[in-house]
Amino acid sequence: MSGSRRQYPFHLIEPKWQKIWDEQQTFRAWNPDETLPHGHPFAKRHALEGKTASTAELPPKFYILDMFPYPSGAGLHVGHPEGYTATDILARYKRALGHNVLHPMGWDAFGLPAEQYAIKTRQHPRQTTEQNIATFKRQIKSLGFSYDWTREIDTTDPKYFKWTQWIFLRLYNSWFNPETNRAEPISTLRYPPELEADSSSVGQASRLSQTSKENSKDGDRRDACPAEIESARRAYRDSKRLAYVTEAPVWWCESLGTVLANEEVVDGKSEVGDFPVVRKPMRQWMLRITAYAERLLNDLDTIDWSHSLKEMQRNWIGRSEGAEVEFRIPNSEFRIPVFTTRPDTLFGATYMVLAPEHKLVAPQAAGGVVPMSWPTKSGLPDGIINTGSYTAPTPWGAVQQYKILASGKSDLERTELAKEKTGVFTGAFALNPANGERIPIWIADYVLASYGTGAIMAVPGHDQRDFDFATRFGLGIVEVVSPGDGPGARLSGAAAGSAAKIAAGQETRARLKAAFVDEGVNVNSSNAEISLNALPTPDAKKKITGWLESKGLGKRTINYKLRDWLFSRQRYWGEPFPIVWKQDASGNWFHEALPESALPVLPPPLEDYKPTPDGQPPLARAKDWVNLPDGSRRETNTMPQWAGSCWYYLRYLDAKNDKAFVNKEAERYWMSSRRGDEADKSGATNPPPHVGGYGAQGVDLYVGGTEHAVLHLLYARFWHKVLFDLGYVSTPEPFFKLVNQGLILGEDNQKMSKARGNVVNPDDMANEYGADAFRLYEMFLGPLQDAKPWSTKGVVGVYKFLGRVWRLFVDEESDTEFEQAETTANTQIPEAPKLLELIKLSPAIQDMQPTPVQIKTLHACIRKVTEDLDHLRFNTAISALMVFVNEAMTWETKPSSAMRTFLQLLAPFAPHLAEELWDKLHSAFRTPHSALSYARWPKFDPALLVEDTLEIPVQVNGKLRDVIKAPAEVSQQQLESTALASEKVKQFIQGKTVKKVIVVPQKLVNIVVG
RNA sequence: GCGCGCGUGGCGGAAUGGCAGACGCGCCAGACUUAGGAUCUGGUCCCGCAAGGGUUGGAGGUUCAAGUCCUCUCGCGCGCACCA
Repeated sequence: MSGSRRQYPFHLIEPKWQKIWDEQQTFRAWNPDETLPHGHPFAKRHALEGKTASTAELPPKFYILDMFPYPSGAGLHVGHPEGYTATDILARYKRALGHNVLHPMGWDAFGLPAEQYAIKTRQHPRQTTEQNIATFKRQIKSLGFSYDWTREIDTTDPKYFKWTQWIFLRLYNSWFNPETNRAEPISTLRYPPELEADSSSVGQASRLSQTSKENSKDGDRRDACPAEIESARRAYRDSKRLAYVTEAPVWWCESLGTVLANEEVVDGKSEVGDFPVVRKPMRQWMLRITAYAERLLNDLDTIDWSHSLKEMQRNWIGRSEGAEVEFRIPNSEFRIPVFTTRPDTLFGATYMVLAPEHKLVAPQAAGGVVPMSWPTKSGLPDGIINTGSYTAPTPWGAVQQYKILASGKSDLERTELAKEKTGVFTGAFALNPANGERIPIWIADYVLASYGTGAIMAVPGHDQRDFDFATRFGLGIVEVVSPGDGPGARLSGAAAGSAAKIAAGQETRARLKAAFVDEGVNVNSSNAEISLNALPTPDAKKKITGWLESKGLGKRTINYKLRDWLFSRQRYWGEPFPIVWKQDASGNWFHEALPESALPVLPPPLEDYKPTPDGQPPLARAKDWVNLPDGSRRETNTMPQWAGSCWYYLRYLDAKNDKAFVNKEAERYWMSSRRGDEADKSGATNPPPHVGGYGAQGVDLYVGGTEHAVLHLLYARFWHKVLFDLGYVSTPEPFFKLVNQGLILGEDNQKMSKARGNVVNPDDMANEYGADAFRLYEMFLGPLQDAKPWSTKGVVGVYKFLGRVWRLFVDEESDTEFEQAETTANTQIPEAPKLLELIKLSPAIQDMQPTPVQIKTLHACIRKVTEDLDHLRFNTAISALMVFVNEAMTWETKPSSAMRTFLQLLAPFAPHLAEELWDKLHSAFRTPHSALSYARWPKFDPALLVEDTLEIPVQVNGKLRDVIKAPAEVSQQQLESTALASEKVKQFIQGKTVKKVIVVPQKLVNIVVG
């Protein structure tokens, strides 16, 4: 403790009340059909003592949720308590309004740091995880948050992840039916005719397909099926599941002998050790989130999230409308589909580009498009001057070189750093479906394998990337869209006929620095069947797409940036998959779900948490665990950290249920809306809050950082929709209202970091100024959503405010006695409550009628605090409390009723101090009192706030000249004449004509003179 | 490059289109004190002795009236980034 004197004995008050809240389970939330004990303040408040309340009998719910933390070894930083304080204030406010408030906390405890620590120390990650949770819990509890700790969850607890695995099985056993646009059990899946078969169909499946509908309902009859068909059916079924297996490229680091996550790879090197990494295809589990792209996008319109957050999700989903167009290869059956948003520019496609990883980028002999030898000069189409640098004697040689180059680049290098485009000619050609021209096929890493079809038609005249590429490699550029200042305005003499166009294109290249990418009017776009010329871009798109469709060469398509979710990790400290692998008769491995009775699947104990030298995940080291007696093998991947956080908000509803992931009734009570409920009919008469809760769906308010704007929040919405489709939850969206708290920066306005040395430790703050002051300051700093710098001096400001509150209530003499007693008595905590009893209530507080001025001051404060809380404006609510205290300090005698109400307003912000003073106030007057946490929120009376004399500003030509006093009920005419009569005003209107007088009733007078 | 958000005293920040700067920090002066990094009182946007004038990044516009609405511009922050 530094030299400064303590403003008030928070060091005794805070632990005292935390203990009481703990012992009484004050903040326990009650599920439908739970029996409410006698004496619990919630039961008392709602007259439910000893009763078993049904959903209908319980007061309306309010579910207010924090993003649960990853309990790192570093402990809490000041960013955590920002959101937690905001939600705690609202939780307390909503309780006072009469809601049944669910406000839980838990631990997102699977994850990499614990595992890395385990690798270093050979200590089980469970140990570090438990230590870290203990630290976090102690710190969070010391701040006096009103969590219902009976619902605490830990994602690494087998009792929890049993249900994470269970939900995975729901995903595994479902498919997305495009006809119904929702997930359905895999048993509803229809097989293609050739796979619809029954036991009599040996070898003749297709002939019997007509009768199969009656005979075969689903895959359950497989034992009757011939092995071959069954395995084909299985393959089909497996390809439709929401959880499926595929080969996907991952970062492999040879030197570390492990797979790395994207964020562990920096500039093509491993973040740890700076070793090279390569993309390597590995067998991976995926979740079919793309099936939900449209719903995830559309349903954003139904939830109350910030504009910017919705925008981030929209960008991530990346919907774009366009067409898929097929390009044929001459003398070959191959058709290469491309996705384009500008089908109207098809006539201007002068070459094609495939991603280096594209399937058809293989030698012709191996089923690809790359020919054995380079085309002869005479084999090249007209106008191609340059086919790029031949870096190898054969096309495949060149392509291979380039593929290796590209695979070694990190995403960063492939995008940001690669200013100059690279690529090689494959020696192959395709036919432009619009004009039948032979166009060269290139590969280049500016085309991404993961977007669209992994191939593009290049229109250098109207796409900047294609333009850059064409310019570099001397490829043809043709104008097919004119800016609209007349067709062909940009190109002189561009005419039909390829030679002329290409000649014109070369001219263009010389003259233009950039492609024309905007919409315009088509030119040079016609063939024998169709002409787009003179059509504006939108019409041209429609016309060409229709034509392509009629010719079977393409169709209208919607494409998404969103990819399926790579769901497996080669890690130890995560949920094992409830999956085993088996071999069929012909020795092929297939996967199968474990039965629900096998859950939870626990990770095996290990000595070494590293992957195996041959790249198997760490779980593969546990041979006894992997190999089951029947010859099947367990899946050795684990789930990513996101898995546990995808549904934790549902587990809180019924955290201890070992029969189901959540009880249906509890789910319905806490997640559904009950329209029009007003928690406390006799409570606030104020306008309906914007803070959810009224007709809201799902969690009423969810507060957390923007760092989870896409991943967690998208994944959780996805899981929730699957559970909704399958009938396990009752709302389509999990989080109705979501608020991102802004970052708290260091005192130097920089992001807090150990390296900068500007980290503020919440423990230090709480020790020096108390939890209440710390909480108050976190909120007083500025609007919740804004980024704002920390200032320890600022903490002192609110700390002093709490000291003033203290002195407002207590008798100074007794306070001094207490301090002396405290220093002489060897203060050990058991004596603390007794010591606190030495402090008496201030004699200035009396049982008396408040004066009109006092009432007005109080009601102004009630109104401001209430309205600000409804809009999450904590900083201004606190300033309203300060205004009241500054005012009340000047009162010689203080009416106890007003002081009591003030404590209720203070309670959500500084609950410990408020409880202590509430207690003192009531015992001094020997009034019976209920727990402050459940005391009814005060109402303000608007009638009391009406001023009887108004101060009306008077402006002349918009400039303030005087302020006049007028009775509240003054008429507009009176106001006008009083204003005109003002001496000050007269000076400014003298010698001028009054043109107009604006009178805003109760507000202002503006005199316009000329 | 694209998208989103934000620019107000020395600082954090207040202001349903209606008195710009609430509240707090800091600073200045005073009171009580052996003392103050405690407490209390007063002051504190800029220019000016004053009357008055100026002021919400900058320039225009709408309006009786603009920090607030519109257009352009500059600066800062965040997100996405070769997405065809």
